[in-house]
Amino acid sequence: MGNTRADILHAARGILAQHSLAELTMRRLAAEVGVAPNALYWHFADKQTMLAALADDLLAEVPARDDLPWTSALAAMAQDMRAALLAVPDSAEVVSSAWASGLAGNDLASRFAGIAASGGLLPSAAGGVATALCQLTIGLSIEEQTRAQMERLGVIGRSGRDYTAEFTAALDVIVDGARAASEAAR
Amino acid sequence: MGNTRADILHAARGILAQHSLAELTMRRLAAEVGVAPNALYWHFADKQTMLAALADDLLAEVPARDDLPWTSALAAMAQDMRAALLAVPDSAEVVSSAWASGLAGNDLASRFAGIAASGGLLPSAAGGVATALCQLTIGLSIEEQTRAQMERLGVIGRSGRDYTAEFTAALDVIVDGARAASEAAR
DNA sequence: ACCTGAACACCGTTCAAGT
DNA sequence: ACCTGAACACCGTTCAAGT
Repeated sequence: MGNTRADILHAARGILAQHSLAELTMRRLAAEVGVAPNALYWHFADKQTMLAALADDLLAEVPARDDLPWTSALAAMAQDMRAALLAVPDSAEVVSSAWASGLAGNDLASRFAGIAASGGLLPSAAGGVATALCQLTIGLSIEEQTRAQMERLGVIGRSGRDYTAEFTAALDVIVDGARAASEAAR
Repeated sequence: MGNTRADILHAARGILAQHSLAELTMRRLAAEVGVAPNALYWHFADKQTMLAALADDLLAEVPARDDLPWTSALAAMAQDMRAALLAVPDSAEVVSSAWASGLAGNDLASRFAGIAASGGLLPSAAGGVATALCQLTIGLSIEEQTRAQMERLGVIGRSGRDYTAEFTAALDVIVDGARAASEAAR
């Protein structure tokens, strides 16, 4: 009784941390909070809306990088975003769905775009940088976390992929592209 | 009776085309094929495996671009991949899950990497280009198709986003980055 | 080789009602 | 404002059995 939205989101994060997205059902979440399943619908319109709020929550911690030169700031913020996702199992999948549904705000993309614009990029190019960085980060994190989940369940063996190396290589390409666009716009 | 794997995948594609991923249930798929739900489990181990086969199917049509200069070939193949995804509603989501599960082969990433390598990139940089292109293309397509699905259901209005422009801008950044990496390696 | 009948253990969500 | 009881209309999957 007397639960708040934040309590529910905290419990949801806990289920991801200790189990998986597959186990994050409304019924289980309700049990964790100590409430009947339908009680959740007083706080959230539906599951999708709850997941969107969780997605906003998960990415709220990505810090600003205003101290760094703009290309370094782009790279650092992408690394921070990835770290925030990897800290909570299956969170990348949650964020992807939330962004796709349009129910979560995408603060992060505009922050990337702002940094790129500060490097002298035209708005469309700055937007392109932001899009490429966001999609790379969530997409690769989804692959990594899904794989980790399957390994955790013992349904499959180690992948042999080095996700960090793959991420860094792709990140470098995008940052190089941003630098090239900056020089072209000058 | 006497259904083949291909018949089932064809029916699955039809459900995506005429309805959505949400309606692509094993029960509905079975009904479409004219069979009891559990009959599908003779052909596929589980739903995930079936979706992985569907994902391979959906991307099998992306043509080669060996005739073009390498940077143009990268861009053209990314555009072709996007076109293949956009041709079937919700297919990007299917491909994303399938790649994440590791049950689908990812031919496309190696083809991108091969083209990049032909431009003189080191293996790690070529892999980075492939990763960035694949994640951009599926990630943005997921957003576009999910949005389209919600509009189709009338649950939400037009987005005002120009996904093609966003895609092109991000694609340009990545290709510029690939070119820069090529010059650096020379 | 390919399918059915029947069942198990779940889902998200709604509605009326309670305090 | 916040929650419960009971129900509805579904899911994916398994098992034994049929032809």
